[in-house]
Amino acid sequence: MQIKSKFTIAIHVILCTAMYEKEEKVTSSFLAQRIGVNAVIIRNIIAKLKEQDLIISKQGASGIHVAKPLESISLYDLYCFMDCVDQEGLFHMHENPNADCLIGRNLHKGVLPYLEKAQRTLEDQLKQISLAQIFENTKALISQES
Amino acid sequence: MQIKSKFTIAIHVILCTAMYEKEEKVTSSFLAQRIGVNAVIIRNIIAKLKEQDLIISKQGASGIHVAKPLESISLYDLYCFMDCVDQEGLFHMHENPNADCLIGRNLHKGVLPYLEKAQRTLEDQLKQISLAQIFENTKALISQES
DNA sequence: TGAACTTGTAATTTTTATTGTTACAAGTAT
DNA sequence: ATACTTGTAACAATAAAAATTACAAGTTCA
Repeated sequence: MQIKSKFTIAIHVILCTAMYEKEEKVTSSFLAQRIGVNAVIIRNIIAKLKEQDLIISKQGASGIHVAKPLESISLYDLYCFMDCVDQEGLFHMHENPNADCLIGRNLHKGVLPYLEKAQRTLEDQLKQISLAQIFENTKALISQES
Repeated sequence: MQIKSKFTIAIHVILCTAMYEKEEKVTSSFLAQRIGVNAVIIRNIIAKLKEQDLIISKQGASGIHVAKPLESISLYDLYCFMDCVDQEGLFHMHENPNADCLIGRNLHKGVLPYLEKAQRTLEDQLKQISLAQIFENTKALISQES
């Protein structure tokens, strides 16, 4: 099991846009070509980022832009906007335990708080990390390239 | 995306066995009926738990038993034994970024440490929780049933 | 011994989620 | 008005999870 790649693609979309929007016209096919996925996937991701006002893009007019400072965008934001985790929670609880069984009818309630807490620690961690950090970190790697 | 239900089923298998092994013959169909999944699923889970010496069960002979104290089994153990997360990590990184792009060839290395850390906090949290705790907690809920 | 049960496991199917593709209407720019 | 773009819908392909069927092989006990 893995968290879907739309999440890391969204990071890539925003950082690649931030990197090149000054010099070039950033289009969905420009991004698709660099990120290595289909342009429609990019456009769908951009649609979700637009809903959250992270990206500016207009039908017909080429030129995608980042609409918010990278400091203000956390990995958790993208994780949410890309719907990385099911409504029911990160952990899938088998849904038909036998109600005639003592354990069956109480276990879910018994473990759920622990699982929710674990999920929360993951998410809190993602909240700590901004795209600005990732961007700086990545640019540092770029400048280290010999 | 959700972590597969084999994880919570494994919890259920062990606790249900712990609850009833003294009074009744616990078989895979007994467990299947209570947990609400197919008996073959249960047997596959038991096979993995056996590999780790958490469960005793013998071909032909009915009677499944827990082989280790519940205090010594953490949720993280089950999460590992059930192979909940891909070898590549919890977060799926899109795998074909364009190597001709500055961001493309550095972003993965740039984000990975952060994503790994987030995954680690989740797993550390699961390490804190033993089946004994879940068992006690669930039994408390049982005794609260009016 | 043999009938009735069990486990272990392979093979297959179903289901669901993710990813990729095709197609095209509709907007923009020059 | 031509050549580009975005936004979406519809569909196909892939992959992972869960369920099912089938059966060999072991155990138990009358």
